[in-house]
Amino acid sequence: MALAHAILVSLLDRPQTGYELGKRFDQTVGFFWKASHQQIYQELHKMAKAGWVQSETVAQSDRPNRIVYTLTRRGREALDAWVETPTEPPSVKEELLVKLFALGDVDADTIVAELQRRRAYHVDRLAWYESVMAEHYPEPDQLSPRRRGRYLGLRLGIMGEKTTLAWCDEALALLAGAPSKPRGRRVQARS
Amino acid sequence: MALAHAILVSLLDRPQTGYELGKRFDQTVGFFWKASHQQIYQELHKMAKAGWVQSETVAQSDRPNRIVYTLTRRGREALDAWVETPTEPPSVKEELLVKLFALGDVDADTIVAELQRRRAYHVDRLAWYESVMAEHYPEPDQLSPRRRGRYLGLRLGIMGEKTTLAWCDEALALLAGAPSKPRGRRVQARS
DNA sequence: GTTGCATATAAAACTCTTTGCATATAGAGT
DNA sequence: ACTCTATATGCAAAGAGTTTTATATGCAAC
Repeated sequence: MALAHAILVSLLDRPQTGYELGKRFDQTVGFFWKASHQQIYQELHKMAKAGWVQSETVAQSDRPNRIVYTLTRRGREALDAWVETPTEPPSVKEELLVKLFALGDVDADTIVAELQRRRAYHVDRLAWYESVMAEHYPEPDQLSPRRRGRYLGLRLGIMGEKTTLAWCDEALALLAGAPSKPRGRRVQARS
Repeated sequence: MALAHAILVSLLDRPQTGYELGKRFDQTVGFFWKASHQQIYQELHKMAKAGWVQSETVAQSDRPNRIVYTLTRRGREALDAWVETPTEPPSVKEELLVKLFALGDVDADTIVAELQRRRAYHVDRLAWYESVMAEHYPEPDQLSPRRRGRYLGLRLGIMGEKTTLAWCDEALALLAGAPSKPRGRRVQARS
């Protein structure tokens, strides 16, 4: 009930093939909703069956035919209806923090290494978001409504990455020099 | 392959019943890994079958028997092994941002209302995290390793909520006074 | 009386990930 | 030359994970 909607949103811009959607997802809506190609193909079939999109095959000789999907009126209505339904805050799944939670009982060095990897990841993301911002939103005043929404998405991305980065540094600082092997209270593990 | 590990982590502290795990999840590990009671019961069965936990039934007359789960050596090993495996960054699912992405084609008022609701939610979360912080971590220096991990989790929670809150304000400010009905370029919807 | 808490189970429905299959071209590496 | 890899394009099915919904019992509180 949600990947479908992300696809609808992407199709607002223009008709696209599953492949294009997949590519484009990685750079636009996909900032906020990850999906693999397979997932998208699957979902498109369902959406076609539901009448939300209409497909048109474009023959190609050199490679598999393209199947271009277009938003239908029904799809458009489904999108509007979805926008009206309340959005739940995303449910959290932060594996790294679960590991951190086990600190004291598990090896700290590993976790520190993870934190470093994670930090690097966020540095990348941040750089990526900032380059998009510089390229596409150099003057964030007077944006059209359409561009306003996307700008705000990017803003959250940038703000979030900066925060997470700051947190990584704090965490690494706090864990530096800490005893690396778990010590103290042992677990009572039964055989 | 991950809720199970969150449960293992919780069981490190002490043996617990499914019910207790569910309650406790909401306040501890559950900050970073949401799970319902049903999910936990289910998972406990699997974990018992895999030998990661051992169950012991405590008879009760007034209400259903309690089934207390204890971490086994095998479970402990599984936990250690999991800590060693690299953690992927969480995959993003931010429905609200997908909606924002559609701004310009869909009704803006609805989205503004959502943003306000979301803002209130984050105010709550922040207050909750800060009260836990004040109560349990008034002096964040010289924490034991165990408490260090949990402190850091809380820190991220607080920092994240503050950031999101700031973003909500920014977004609301930007969208205030904007035209509320979609206008401009219409979608080419086919019948 | 109804609601809430304590405690557990089960099945359906849905979503997501993984794996594997197909096919053709272009480019890089050895 | 030969092989490997990447890109472009799609399909299908199995498994893993999650959410939703329903069922069951007894007490306490409102």
